[in-house]
Amino acid sequence: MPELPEVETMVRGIRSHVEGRKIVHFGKCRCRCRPMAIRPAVSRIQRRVKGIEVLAVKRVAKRIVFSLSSGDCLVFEPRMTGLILLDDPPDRSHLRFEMRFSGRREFNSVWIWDRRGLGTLTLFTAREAEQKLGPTNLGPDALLMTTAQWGECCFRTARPIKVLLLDQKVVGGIGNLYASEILHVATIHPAVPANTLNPRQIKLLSEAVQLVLKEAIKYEGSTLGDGTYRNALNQSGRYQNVHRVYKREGEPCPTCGARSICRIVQAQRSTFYCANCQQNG
DNA sequence: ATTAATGTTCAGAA
DNA sequence: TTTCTGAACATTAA
Repeated sequence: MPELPEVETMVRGIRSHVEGRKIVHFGKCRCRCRPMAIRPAVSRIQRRVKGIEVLAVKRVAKRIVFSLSSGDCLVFEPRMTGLILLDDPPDRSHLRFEMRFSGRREFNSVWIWDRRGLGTLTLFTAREAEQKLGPTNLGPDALLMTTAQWGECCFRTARPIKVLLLDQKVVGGIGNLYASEILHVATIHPAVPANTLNPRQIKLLSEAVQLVLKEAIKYEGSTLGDGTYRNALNQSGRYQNVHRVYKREGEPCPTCGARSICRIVQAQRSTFYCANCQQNG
């Protein structure tokens, strides 16, 4: 599901096709699903974006942000199953919105597709965007976290380290899948209280975050069994072929070779880890 | 045919 | 203050 590497892949996929172009049309697709959350109403968005240039497309944690020349920001949050596409969608029945651009090029629209419809689309004023995407609501981006910052945020709490990694107010961009992968690379047990990690482990964690997320971006994210995640051209990611522990319960650990990968539940979500390599529990 | 599981975020409770 | 729980939703596997 779209976490940092998937959202980064989406942004890289559409950026060169969108930046510098004017929005000539914004509209709701006629699908018969319940409407996904959009604010303000479609008609108000239309009024505010028509004829406006997209200056930049950026990723903020797990969100895609279109910065407009008017100062407004259109923010798409894919949540579970949201996608942004230049090309044909996985199916027509879950297409939600279209944004069409000026000029004639290979691609002239981006579509928002969302099977479950838990995603959100919001047009913020510059001030609102600053507030909603600012440090009050969102920790530093996972790719920008320093070892010192990891030390500070871990020191502060006794929550299990896996749960801490998922807290977007602590660090932006890590979700359930990559949290398990990161802790395996760092050889840290997912249930250890964050404030019991020693400096050596903080360093390992910090490096594992960089390694796993950059690797996953290189492979264009993970497309899981349900096949939901796709890049902007409706192609699967490939990082699922490289997963070390996620959804690999009972399979051999890539590090130690033992069939020691197990699944536990933390904060009502699945966690996967190697009982052999990640022992400091 | 029902039921559980899936993962992200937020509101509201503990 | 900090941490936890349930709801929102669509689809599939059991």
